[in-house]
Amino acid sequence: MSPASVTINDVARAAGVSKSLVSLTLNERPGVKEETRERILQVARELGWTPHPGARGLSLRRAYALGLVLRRSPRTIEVDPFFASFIAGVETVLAERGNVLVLTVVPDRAAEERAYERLAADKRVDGFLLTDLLADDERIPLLERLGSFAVSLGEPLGGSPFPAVTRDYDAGIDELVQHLVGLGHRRIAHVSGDERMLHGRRRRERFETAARAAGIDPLVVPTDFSPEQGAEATKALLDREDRPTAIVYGNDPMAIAGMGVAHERGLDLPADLSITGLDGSQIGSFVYPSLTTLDNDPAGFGLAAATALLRLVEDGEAGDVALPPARLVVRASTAAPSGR
Amino acid sequence: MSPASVTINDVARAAGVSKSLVSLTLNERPGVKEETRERILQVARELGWTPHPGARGLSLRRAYALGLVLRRSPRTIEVDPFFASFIAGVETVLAERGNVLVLTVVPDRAAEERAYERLAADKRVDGFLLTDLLADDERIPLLERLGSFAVSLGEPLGGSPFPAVTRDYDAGIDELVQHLVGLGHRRIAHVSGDERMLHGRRRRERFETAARAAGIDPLVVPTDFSPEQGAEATKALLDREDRPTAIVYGNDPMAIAGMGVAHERGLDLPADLSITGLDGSQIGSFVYPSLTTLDNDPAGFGLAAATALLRLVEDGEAGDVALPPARLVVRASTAAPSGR
DNA sequence: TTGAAAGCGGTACCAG
DNA sequence: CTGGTACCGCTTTCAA
Repeated sequence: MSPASVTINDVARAAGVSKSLVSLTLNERPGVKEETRERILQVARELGWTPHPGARGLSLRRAYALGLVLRRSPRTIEVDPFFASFIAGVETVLAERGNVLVLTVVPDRAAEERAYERLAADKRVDGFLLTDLLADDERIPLLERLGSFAVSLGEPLGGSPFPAVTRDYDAGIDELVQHLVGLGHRRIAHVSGDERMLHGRRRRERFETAARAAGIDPLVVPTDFSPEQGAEATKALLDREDRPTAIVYGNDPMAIAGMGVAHERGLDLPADLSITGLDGSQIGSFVYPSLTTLDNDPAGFGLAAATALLRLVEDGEAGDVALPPARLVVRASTAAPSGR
Repeated sequence: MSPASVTINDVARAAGVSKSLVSLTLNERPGVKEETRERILQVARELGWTPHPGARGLSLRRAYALGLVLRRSPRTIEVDPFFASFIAGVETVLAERGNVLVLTVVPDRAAEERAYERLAADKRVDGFLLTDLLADDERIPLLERLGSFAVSLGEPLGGSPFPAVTRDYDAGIDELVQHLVGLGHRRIAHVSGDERMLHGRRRRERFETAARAAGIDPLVVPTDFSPEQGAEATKALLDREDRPTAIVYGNDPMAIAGMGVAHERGLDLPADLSITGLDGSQIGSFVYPSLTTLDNDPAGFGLAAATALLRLVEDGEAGDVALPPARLVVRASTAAPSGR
């Protein structure tokens, strides 16, 4: 078994030509007589030959691989519904271009830095997909220094030489706040995510803006995006004199944890408390009451990011991509506040 | 920038030796004079040289990479809390051995097969991590045919030439059923997972055994592990005359969806209905009531599986590994049944 | 239009 | 111990 894998030489020999011609043919380069070309293709097919990306990469200085480094503390590691779909989206474009995804999950910043350095030094990947962008992300200068290519999800505040894939959440947040206000809410709180994370901060800012625009004084409790802190924040909010009648959570896992706290206190949801998430996870439609949130498109992000990165790597073309804006998804967790 | 990466030749030249010696030194092979060895090491350090795994692999016919192919239908793609931790566990062993993880997420069986074939044909990886094992998994013969190495999570029924990493859930399920029986439950249902999946079937069987041992007639509703079907199954169960007082769900996302249904019907949890999961996810402790379940150790699985696979690839040594058995985690979602 | 040969960055074998 | 050389599988001049 395991036929000692056929190489370009086998094909050349079987077709009675030099390997140069096989190479030229394979790469759809001109200068090969049509007849010869077809014979080579034919033989290659018969032999089931497919070029070895490793060997190819050695000549061309390419890895035919893209890198994704995920930093996840043990406490938030399993709560993120974004990545499976994101990676599936990445995969659709990589697969058809003979590329592959190298995934690394690290627990902390030190390990993260080492991961990027090693992957770059070993030329394991041709570029990086940058997710979970921080407001002033150190990975940008790091990757610049390493001479790597990259594409970021979101636009770093500090500026960046790399293309960004962006998606507007502002309009969605406006819609969300207006939805709550329209229902009659006046005391609306926001359990925000990690301030250092770009989307966490951005959403918090926009929430505040939208609230003020509606004549409401925004109440914000910062967290690290973990359900633990989401639950804590909820308790703190519900303990207040002027407890909010609606809470907007920075992500769905926190919203679910917040629901748990509310239920535990015997609140009737959504009458006593309206709750929303901000990133449209699947599980959100199965909790009770089902979660009002913004929609999200992880696969779209993956597809766009991988496409942009490959373009950058292969053609040197940078260029931002804007995804369709987030929209409000109204489900059952929001309603007019009961008299209280 | 991006110093045209230093190679073994640069090191050899700078150290005034041939590259053979550099190679021998690097690989800790004997036959290099201590003095020379140190000089080479010193120079390598100064130049920041690190061997190129690609080039190395070309000689040694190794990819220094392990493959993980995940099949996820769009409907269950984001609900699995297992993988982030699993991959983190894998990473801990790969990182320190200069290996890397190639991850592919595919939507269906055809794409899955293609993924394995391509990864193997292109020699992108040295072996595969097999998760989500089916009772009679076609990937086993496929990978045998491809002449690949692999390690499976769980033991395929059809037999397998590959090492398996196993974990006993039987005792935990017994414990769980006894826990419910001890609380006074007599009508206990199991919303089981995909019958074709090994752990789904195995758990269902053990549930039945344990129930019968307790003198209870087991009631089982099969699903595909998705929260949708978990919710459906719950509705069906709650509609019955002899509705169960406790439901054991095949995984935590379904349990959460089940809770949603129960809440929606105005049931008081856990008094009116006890609910349990079976795979100890983090989010389970933040729903209300917090979820009684079995513990799980995805990172332990990752570590063990990667270790076993590397042993197989590098030393040709196969050998099963047994992880510590699953234990019951009692939280707030189980209690004595109310009179009804 | 084609083939020979050098090179990508390593490893391994063989003389010396 | 050490250096020279062939080779891993593929791409790319350069002559013919």
